Amino acid sequence: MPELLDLYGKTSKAVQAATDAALRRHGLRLGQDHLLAELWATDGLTPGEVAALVGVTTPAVTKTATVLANAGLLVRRPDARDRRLVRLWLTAAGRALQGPVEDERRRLDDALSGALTATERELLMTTLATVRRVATDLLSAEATPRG
Amino acid sequence: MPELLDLYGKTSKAVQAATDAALRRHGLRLGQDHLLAELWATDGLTPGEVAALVGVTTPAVTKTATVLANAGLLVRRPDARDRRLVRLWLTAAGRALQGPVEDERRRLDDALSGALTATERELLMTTLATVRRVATDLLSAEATPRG
DNA sequence: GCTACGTCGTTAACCGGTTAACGTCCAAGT
DNA sequence: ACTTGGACGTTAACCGGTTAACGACGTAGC
Repeated sequence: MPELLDLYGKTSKAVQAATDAALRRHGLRLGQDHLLAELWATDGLTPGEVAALVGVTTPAVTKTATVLANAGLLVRRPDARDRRLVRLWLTAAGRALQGPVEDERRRLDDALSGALTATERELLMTTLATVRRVATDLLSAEATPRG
Repeated sequence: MPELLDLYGKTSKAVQAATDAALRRHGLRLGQDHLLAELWATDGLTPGEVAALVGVTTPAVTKTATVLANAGLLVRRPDARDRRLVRLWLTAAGRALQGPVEDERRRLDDALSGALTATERELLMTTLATVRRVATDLLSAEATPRG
């Protein structure tokens, strides 16, 4: 079991669990905040637009949107000009969550960042970016066997 | 959207996707290799033992074990002395995967590690360990409100 | 020796994500 | 005007993980 990969997986899990616990305090679950965050920035996006911005597939957004709609945080409305499109609009309840959830997320980020020195944090950011790039490149390289 | 948390999430996703793609070449999926790795080290473990070693819940192991059993990589056998227990035993096919899968995983680890300098890699390992510890502590602190 | 509790593994229901298949609708070609 | 192809959202099926409930089995207490 290689060290970096293993440690990375365990750390991911711990961070995810902590994030989920923080979001649960506001009735949200992991991932739902990403969808809401895009609507807080730009209300009335389509599922496809949200998916592209968040970096997930469109079905993932439609499923999460259904959950959030049932929770009364957003509503679906057809686009007036293009009837293929659906637009997601925040309700008052959905908009009201922005402050608390952003605070919560910042608190968690500060707690994690605070455990590191400034140089450690900076180096972590740059190395994470590098790791992400390499992993993405590896993936696309195998998807296109002869590149 | 805080920087570290967001970047961490995206990196996790990229690493996971690359790992899954690597495992698919051997007919495995994410997580299945963890179960097998424990059996490669110690054949005949119980689901509960595997769960504790891997760091997941027991139901996660029983489900994965069913998939791997259907794939012919392991068999379930009742424990002779304690009939509550089930022991997971590798088949020849399951044992044959050890070399290829470990190579694959090492290849991926090397590719990621290779993109970093030695000091970067070392610092990444220590900071990841710190982040993991802080996230875990945060989680247990909320689970036990008054500690 | 019987009971009562604790420890197992399994199952079911949920969550977030994926890919594949499908129906609807727009737009461009003829 | 009709047809064809592409873009879009939804649904279904799968995967790995979780928590909660359940049934089978050991074991310690009485």
